[in-house]
Amino acid sequence: MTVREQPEGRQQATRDALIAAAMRLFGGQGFNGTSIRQIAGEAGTNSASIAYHFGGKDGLRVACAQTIATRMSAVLEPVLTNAGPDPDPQTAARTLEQLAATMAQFILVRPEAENIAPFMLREVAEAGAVLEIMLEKVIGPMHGRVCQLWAVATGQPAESDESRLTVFTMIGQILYFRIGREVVKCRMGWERIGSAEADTITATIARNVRAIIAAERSAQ
Amino acid sequence: MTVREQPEGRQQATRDALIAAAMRLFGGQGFNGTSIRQIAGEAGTNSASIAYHFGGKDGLRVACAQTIATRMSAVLEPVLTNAGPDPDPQTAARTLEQLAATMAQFILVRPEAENIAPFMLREVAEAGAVLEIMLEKVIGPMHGRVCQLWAVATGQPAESDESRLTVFTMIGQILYFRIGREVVKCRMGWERIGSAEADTITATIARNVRAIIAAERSAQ
DNA sequence: GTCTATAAACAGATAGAC
DNA sequence: GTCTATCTGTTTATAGAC
Repeated sequence: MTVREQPEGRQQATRDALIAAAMRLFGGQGFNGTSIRQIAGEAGTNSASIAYHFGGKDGLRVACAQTIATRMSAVLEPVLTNAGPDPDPQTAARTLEQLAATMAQFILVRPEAENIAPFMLREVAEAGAVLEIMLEKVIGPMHGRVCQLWAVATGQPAESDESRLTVFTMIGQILYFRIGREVVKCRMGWERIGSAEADTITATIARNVRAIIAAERSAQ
Repeated sequence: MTVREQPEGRQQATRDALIAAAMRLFGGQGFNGTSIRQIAGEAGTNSASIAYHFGGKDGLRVACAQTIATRMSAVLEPVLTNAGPDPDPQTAARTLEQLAATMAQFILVRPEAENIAPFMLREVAEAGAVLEIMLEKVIGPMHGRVCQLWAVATGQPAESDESRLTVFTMIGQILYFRIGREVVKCRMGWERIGSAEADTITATIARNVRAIIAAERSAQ
């Protein structure tokens, strides 16, 4: 004898289903390559509900970005806080390696990243509303804190252009294996990039990070 | 009293104009985000000419890929042949640095790369007909030869998984500055990535390449 | 809130004039 | 070869029933 089944639970469930379906489809086919009918169909609702819940297709895009921003922070934050507030050079170096490994494993094998990674990469490549959200909520704060770690690990001055750029090269090394996944699979003769392949990649990146830190340190 | 103005020159000129416009628009807005009317408009012709010359929108996409494949080979080939047929470790290492610098400069500052870079990145990210063209004509042969250089420079066995993966990390370091250009500009406080900024980036990448090679060498 | 039905604009492809 | 005009299907957004 319940008056209503799920007074506001249903509303939230529809919203969540739409965001999940949109993230999957935007990631796989791009924003312009995906119709709101397709999204609504996969979410088990009607196309008009997108306008109702998010104001339109663009609103749904922004909602996807905010969801992703929250999830990415949740993955990376713990690794950063692990390092403690004022780490010594060795701890900083080890944290950087861990961070690279966590990021690589997340992007390459975690099933939830299967569609959010391409969505992110598409959106970050072009300057739009989503980029601003990502810069403010995830990329900006993360990059800043990683740079601090980098400076401690190498003994460079904090906030130097050099350490900032080097941190970007570290990120680039990781992301390429997702962006160029098809190329990598082809050239490596891999059927897929699973856990074993991701471990091999992670080891290579960790070795590079160690080499770059060691070279910077000895240059001081 | 010429019978025809430019018997086959006009036809070729229309084709070229369509490819140039398509590359610019596909790069900027994506394939699905660009209409054939828009392409034809920018090329100074009509929308029907795309079906006539390329069989349809997809044919134009493939034609763009082939044009880009030729241009990229033209940029990278000279650097590779400079190294000679059987280089010593030092020459190989120097060639790798040059190659990275050439690639970075091309991607970051050459105006012709302004639109072909995003086009390439979009297409390489998804497995389609364009990826196959790129793999066969550019990426495959290039990556193979760079891996050989890498093996010589580090003293590793040629065609090892390790050297192949490390070469990918080198490429990733370069590409990120194009993919994440907006992020880089924001975090570095740069108005744009011009010649001076590209030089700073190139120097950072070259330093990393040297560090990784040195570490691999001493590990032997 | 959720849905159906529809409006208004736009897509790519093509027929036929010149 | 180049163009205009049009065909057919699809897009997003929205009005209105329930």
